[in-house]
Amino acid sequence: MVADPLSRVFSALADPTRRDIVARLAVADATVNELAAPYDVTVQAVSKHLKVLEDAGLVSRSREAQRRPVHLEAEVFDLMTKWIERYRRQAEERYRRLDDVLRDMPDAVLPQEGTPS
Amino acid sequence: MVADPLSRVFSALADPTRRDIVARLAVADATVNELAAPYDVTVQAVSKHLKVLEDAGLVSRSREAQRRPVHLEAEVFDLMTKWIERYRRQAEERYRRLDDVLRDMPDAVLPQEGTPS
DNA sequence: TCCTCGTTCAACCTCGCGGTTGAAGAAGAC
DNA sequence: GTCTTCTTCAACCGCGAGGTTGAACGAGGA
Repeated sequence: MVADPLSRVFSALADPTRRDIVARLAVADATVNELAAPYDVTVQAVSKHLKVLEDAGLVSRSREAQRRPVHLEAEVFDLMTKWIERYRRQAEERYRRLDDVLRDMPDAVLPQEGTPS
Repeated sequence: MVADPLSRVFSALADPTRRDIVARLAVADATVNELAAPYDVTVQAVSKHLKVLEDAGLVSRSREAQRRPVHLEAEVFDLMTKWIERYRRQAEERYRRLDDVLRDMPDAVLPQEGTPS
């Protein structure tokens, strides 16, 4: 994947299995085998999912004997929340201004009660 | 797409062009032609992007003569932020508890200053 | 040393995504 | 009515994502 960081994070979390992995890693670190156990896919498939999460910066893998404990890196969430909040605020600001406009010219725009249509 | 709502929203925002469309719609509603103008892809491709955003619940399209003004629906953002905040809090809670553990047994775990390695 | 366990690499397959072109609908404008 | 504009539908293409199997690698344990 040669996409921008934001696309990588959104794309990584667009898969339900990967979101579930993130949810479980929020509770405790785990190895690939442990993570793969609940799903009916091969360990290799889960390893690929973890690579996607790692490329997105959502998890990190250390080394501990043969095991590679997977650890959740929650800081990257900020990237998304910042993006989301920015445009949500902007959209809400629009509504607020629209309300102002409607309040300033109620006769022209707002349907008046009792006005025959 | 027959995916769950959360996957649809994350997936919809995983594309930079679609994120840009959302950013522009946060400023003002726009028609398909207006939205397509800045990009060097066909109008049909942009129409497909809008369908993805619509299926995710991020935009709605009304009818106004031949035009179909596109409107941003910011409420769906909540789906994502709720999911993100939940696991971010959980992860931060883990760090907090880990700090407590380390504070309770500093000799066993924490590297002591001046301790020969 | 050899064996076993946990993990990843390599090759392959299928399917859906983002793009194209071309045609069809929908709703004014003439 | 016909024409024009805006938009979407249909068919197609290339490519990458998610899955598989099989083999290789890395690091203890016997």
